[in-house]
Amino acid sequence: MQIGELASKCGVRIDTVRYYEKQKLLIPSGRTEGGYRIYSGVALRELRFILRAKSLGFTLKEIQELLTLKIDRENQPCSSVKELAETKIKDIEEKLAELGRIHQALTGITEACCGGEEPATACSILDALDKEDS
Amino acid sequence: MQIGELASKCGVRIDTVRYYEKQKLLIPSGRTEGGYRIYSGVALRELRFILRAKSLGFTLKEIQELLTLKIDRENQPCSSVKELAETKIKDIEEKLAELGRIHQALTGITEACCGGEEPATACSILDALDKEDS
DNA sequence: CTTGACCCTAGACTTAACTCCAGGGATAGG
DNA sequence: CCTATCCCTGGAGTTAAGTCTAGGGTCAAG
Ligand SMILES: [Zn+2]
Ligand SMILES: [Zn+2]
Ligand SMILES: [Zn+2]
Ligand SMILES: [Zn+2]
Repeated sequence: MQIGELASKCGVRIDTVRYYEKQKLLIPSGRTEGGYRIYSGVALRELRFILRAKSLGFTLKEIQELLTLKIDRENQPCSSVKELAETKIKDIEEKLAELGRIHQALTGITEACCGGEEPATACSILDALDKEDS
Repeated sequence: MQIGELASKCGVRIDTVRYYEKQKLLIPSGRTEGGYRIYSGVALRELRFILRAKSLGFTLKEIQELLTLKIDRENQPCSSVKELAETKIKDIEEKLAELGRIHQALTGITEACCGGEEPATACSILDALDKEDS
């Protein structure tokens, strides 16, 4: 399989595949005489692994660690894998908490705004952003 | 007030203040003979406005729009302000939903992992990322 | 007058994850 | 042989919001 087929099977661009290679995430099984990259079914599986991990919020750097563990599964403990996952979960929970805080604050000041066509001289949103305290 | 005082009063770096100026968010009231920027209390207030808007998730570009509305409050309708806020709220809600989805998926596959010291040959996390379907 | 703290500019660098480009080579079909 | 479609490399550009650097000027105190 050439790079174009691999990419289209996974719904990514060719450049992305080459980029993953540069990041040492996905090495082609070989090259043709002319220098074309060739990929096996293993590579296809690995690319899907990468994309699934990405969709769960892992960065490419973290995916590298996951792949390292996966390749050597027999000698790596579950605890290492779980640690990566739990760290990521904590990241996500922090982001959720922060976003929730922002959401609450913003809906609070927005609900108080009439949203009408009269001048915004007493707009609750502008007032909240411009207030003296904080 | 010079730039250093303004910056430290707001807890930002001098470079940040100059960056905001380059983005047309915060123009100094004037310059000394030697070329030093001078800021008034109005600028201080405006910088705080910018920082508050930022803490609510607005980008600098959006803050520019907010400032434009604020400067001309008398002639701008509440509806314009509220629209900006509501768009931002929708953004945040989308991010919350996406993060929630990820969180759920990730906690699901993570809970099933024993996290022990035995080899990860049957680790639920690696399996979930490597599964055939999806 | 010298020192130290402050300030100036233009422009390069940072992060993450691509994306695009120029300028070419490979390969298959007709 | 010609053409279309694929592929190659190295390097530059993208986004957001700064951050840093080099090389210099300003200002107040002592
Ligand atoms: Zn109103
Ligand atoms: Zn309003
Ligand atoms: Zn286990
Ligand atoms: Zn496990």
